[in-house]
Amino acid sequence: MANDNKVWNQNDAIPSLVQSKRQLERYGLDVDAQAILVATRLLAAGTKLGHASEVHFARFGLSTGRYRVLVELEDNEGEALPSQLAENLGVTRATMTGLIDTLERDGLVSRRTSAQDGRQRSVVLTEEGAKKLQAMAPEHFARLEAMVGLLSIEERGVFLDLLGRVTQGISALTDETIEPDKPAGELQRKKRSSKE
Amino acid sequence: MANDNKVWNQNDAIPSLVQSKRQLERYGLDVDAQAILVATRLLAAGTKLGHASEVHFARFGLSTGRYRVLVELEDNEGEALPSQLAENLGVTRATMTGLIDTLERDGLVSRRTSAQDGRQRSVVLTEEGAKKLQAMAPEHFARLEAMVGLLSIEERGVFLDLLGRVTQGISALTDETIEPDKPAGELQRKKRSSKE
DNA sequence: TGAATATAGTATGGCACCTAACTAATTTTG
DNA sequence: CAAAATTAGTTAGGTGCCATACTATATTCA
Repeated sequence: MANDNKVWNQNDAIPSLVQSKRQLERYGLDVDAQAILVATRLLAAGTKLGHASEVHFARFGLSTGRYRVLVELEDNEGEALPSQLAENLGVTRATMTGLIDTLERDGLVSRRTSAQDGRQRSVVLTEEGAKKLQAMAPEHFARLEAMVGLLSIEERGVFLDLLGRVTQGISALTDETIEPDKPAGELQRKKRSSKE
Repeated sequence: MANDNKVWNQNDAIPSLVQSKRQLERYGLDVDAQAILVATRLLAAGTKLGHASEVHFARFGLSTGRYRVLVELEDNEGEALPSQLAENLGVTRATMTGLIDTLERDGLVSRRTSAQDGRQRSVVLTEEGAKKLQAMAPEHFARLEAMVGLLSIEERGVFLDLLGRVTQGISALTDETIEPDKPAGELQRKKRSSKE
């Protein structure tokens, strides 16, 4: 009987290094266990983040996606095309239709047919929508700030750097083929200098 | 050809410091823009991670949740109760029912009624389920390793530390009330209150 | 013992997001 | 020009996960 204390009654299961090692041994894989641990923790954090984000925005009657639409509109003088919004937010146009539907139903945006191109129906931030953003801003940003409150200023900078590279690495999960990454133990990772 | 799909190429989805500053100015808030930047990038990364994870596991005919169920079963000598699984994975029992339904339909697990307690229906990892894990392991772990491949060994350690604290901070989004600022002390209670 | 309560699992309905197929309007081209 | 191709947005249907409420089986206790 495995007596490893797997009795973490935390809300979410935080994967341990022991677990990673055991898995790798079980399958006889020569992969760095710490790398797997980092990746696994990252996935867990991502799940938790997504959920927390929805809970957060639900407090204001919004969802993560709908909030982002409002902000994008505000950053665009209050008007934009659905396809623009979809592009900028990284969702499909179909998803954008749904987001706009709900926002319109709630009176936060309105649709307006274009005179130039009859296919276009641009989206306009209503006054109520702008007020909503204004009203939620203090709490919203205070919570965001609190989220990283356990990091010092310097640590935030470091984290930003590391997170940036990890975010790039996420594509390793979605790429068609596995990157010609070196089998465990090799240090020849190429730093692709991404200009920023 | 329609390369219109696959829109999650992190194009404009990465928020910039300028954006954060502009937002804070717009609302006249005295909040550290870098903190907001870190938080916002984190949220974006979380969204991307969640999606990438689903894409990854879909390659093996699984979802993130269903994969975790299989692993949890394997870590438990191939058998566990739905409520255990739900607890350990941090999902509701209702969600677990759905996960098991699909896994059972695909022949990766089977349900078995308990003799001791008629309410319990324990879940058993089938041989096919074990084979599935075995078969996907090489690619799965290779991709996970590649995901953090842009970090050096030392950087992974640092990232793990920072990520841990940030993960704790996520609760700032979901907490009932806003807490001013949590002290950086990491006095977490490690007591096991497993006994109810 | 029998009613009240607790527990295990499930059904139902909801939201966010996706892909694929569709409608309507515009542009291209033969 | 009209037919074909492209484009903008929408509809339809599917997945993953959740919350709430329900059924069936123990357990408690008066």
